[in-house]
Amino acid sequence: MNKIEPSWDFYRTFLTVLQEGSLSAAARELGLTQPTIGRHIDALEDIIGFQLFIRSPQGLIPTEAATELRPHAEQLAANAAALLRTATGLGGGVRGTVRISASEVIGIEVLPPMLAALNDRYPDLVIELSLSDAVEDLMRQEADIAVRMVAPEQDALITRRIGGIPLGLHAHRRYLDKHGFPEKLEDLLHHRTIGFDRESAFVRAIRKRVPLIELMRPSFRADSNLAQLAAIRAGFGIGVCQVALARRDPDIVRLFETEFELPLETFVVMHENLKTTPRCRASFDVLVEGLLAYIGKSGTFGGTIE
Amino acid sequence: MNKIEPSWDFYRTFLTVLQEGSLSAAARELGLTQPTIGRHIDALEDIIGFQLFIRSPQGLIPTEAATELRPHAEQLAANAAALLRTATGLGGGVRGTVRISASEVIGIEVLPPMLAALNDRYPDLVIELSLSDAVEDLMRQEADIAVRMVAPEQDALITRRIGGIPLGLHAHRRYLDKHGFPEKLEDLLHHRTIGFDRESAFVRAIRKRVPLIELMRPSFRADSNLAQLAAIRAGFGIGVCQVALARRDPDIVRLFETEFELPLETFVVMHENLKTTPRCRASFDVLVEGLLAYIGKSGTFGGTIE
DNA sequence: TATCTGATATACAAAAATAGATGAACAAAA
DNA sequence: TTTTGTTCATCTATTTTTGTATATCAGATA
Repeated sequence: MNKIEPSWDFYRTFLTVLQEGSLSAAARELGLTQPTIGRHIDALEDIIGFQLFIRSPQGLIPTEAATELRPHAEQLAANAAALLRTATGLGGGVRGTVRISASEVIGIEVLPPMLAALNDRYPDLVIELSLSDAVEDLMRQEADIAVRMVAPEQDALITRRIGGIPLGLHAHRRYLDKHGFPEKLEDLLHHRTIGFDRESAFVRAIRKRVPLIELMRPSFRADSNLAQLAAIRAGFGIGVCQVALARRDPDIVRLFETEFELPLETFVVMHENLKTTPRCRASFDVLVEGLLAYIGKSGTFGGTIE
Repeated sequence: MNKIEPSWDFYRTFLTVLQEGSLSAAARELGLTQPTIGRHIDALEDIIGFQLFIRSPQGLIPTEAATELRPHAEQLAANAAALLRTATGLGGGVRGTVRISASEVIGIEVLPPMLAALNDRYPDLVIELSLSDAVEDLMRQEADIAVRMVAPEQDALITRRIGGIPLGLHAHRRYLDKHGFPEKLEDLLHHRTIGFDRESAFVRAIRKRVPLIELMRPSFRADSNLAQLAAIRAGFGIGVCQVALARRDPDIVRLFETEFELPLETFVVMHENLKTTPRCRASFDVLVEGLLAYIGKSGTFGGTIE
């Protein structure tokens, strides 16, 4: 009981310094001045009794102590942001800020029209989109709603299964004109293909389904599905992407339609506590509706681009 | 972007006002003055645009808005405390504060000698004991380690199964002398018994094992296992408690030893992130060791009281 | 080498937050 | 009814925090 609890604001400046790398940058970020930030860090170091940063003319280098405290500070920031989001939604009706997390491809290629419709229906709603695949987001309150490709296991989360988004092998017509049309799956070995950079759970799943992939040596590697999609569109080579997205461009050709189709399981997930929050509830419902239409035959948001 | 983010300290005073029920009490709690607390609340209300409390000469009554924000503020406080605990543990070796959550009976009757041994072994360790059955504690960082009677499901938690703590029917000799010794299980219906106040998962589990319980009309009802144990010790009647605890008092008699024995599954649980933290790791190990000894035949901490 | 741009540290003035004192309103007890 | 002990609100003096300006240092560039 000898040491007083630090101001919670110190945690915020501490985190900002970690993120920005210098007192000056953190000051700019927070709308304060460099001496103030410096004093905050000094005070925090005094209270916890450990040096948090090594000062240098190039900036501040975090010590081991700072690294250990960092996750806590991040958590704190996420919670403060979540509180503020809840505050914006007060007062009844669908209003305020809702933060949605989705993978890059979903967030950029699939969600926008749904989000536009969501905002049309609820003009007081502000939508934040966070492109990330981390499932932990929801537990850490870094997002209100997530579109995920794996079923979450925590039972504090309510999950709506959408179904499988079909993935297929595709190439741009320009590429095929130049390099020829693969007749058999084996021909892929002699084509320029687009694949993943690092091994991931998803990649292993594909491998199990299609052993041939194992043998392929992609000429273009990227972990970003979005980058892979862009490569297909640019006529770089043959790659895997969502059938519905490929169909939007008449010059993209689907290959081996019968031999290769992979369903990408999709879920909309929300923390149970937010179930009754209007802004989250409404967004959740619109996302489910929109995604169902997207994978279904008919669909308000489906298929071709206007 | 028009509204500035509130000072995180405002959240702390907000929560304290919620907890204490008045500006003055919150001021005393935080070591500030009542006008300051009032200004914090005013400022917070201005920023979020909603009234948080209805002021009255009896104190502050939280509005619906305040109630909605409360869980977030509590979460924030838990995280700030967790950060501070981590800070106390910095610097290598087993030191700092570890917060352990356990049920009342375990925390009061079983753990103390283990915690004493823990502190003997690591004198720089400060131990906080939180008596609670809420499993969520660990996810919310309200505790570092928990002793639980149900296996947690989240896979972010590392769980060590201890085994079943045997429960049995017991009564004090004083009671039996006065009211007679029940010969058959059915005789229990004509005895003063000690039971639960409300239905709970644990109660339902017992019911399933011993249907007779269904018929019993306890003369003493309490949800607190500790109160039930105290009632047994006081000779109030016949109740269920841990065999090992009953054995400590030679005047407490076990009834229907062969007919009634219920194992109470026990687990020591910790968040995965804390696995490598010395203060948590060491405490976890000592708890596991101690509880294993407690339920086992041999045991450093087991059986009788000195 | 001189200079420019980034960084942190320090001294002092300005601004803001806080404490302290007082008043009014209400409830409970004498 | 009066007294006592709460509460919150308001005003002012004081303390604390912050901002400004400046010095200093390290590295990149001409």
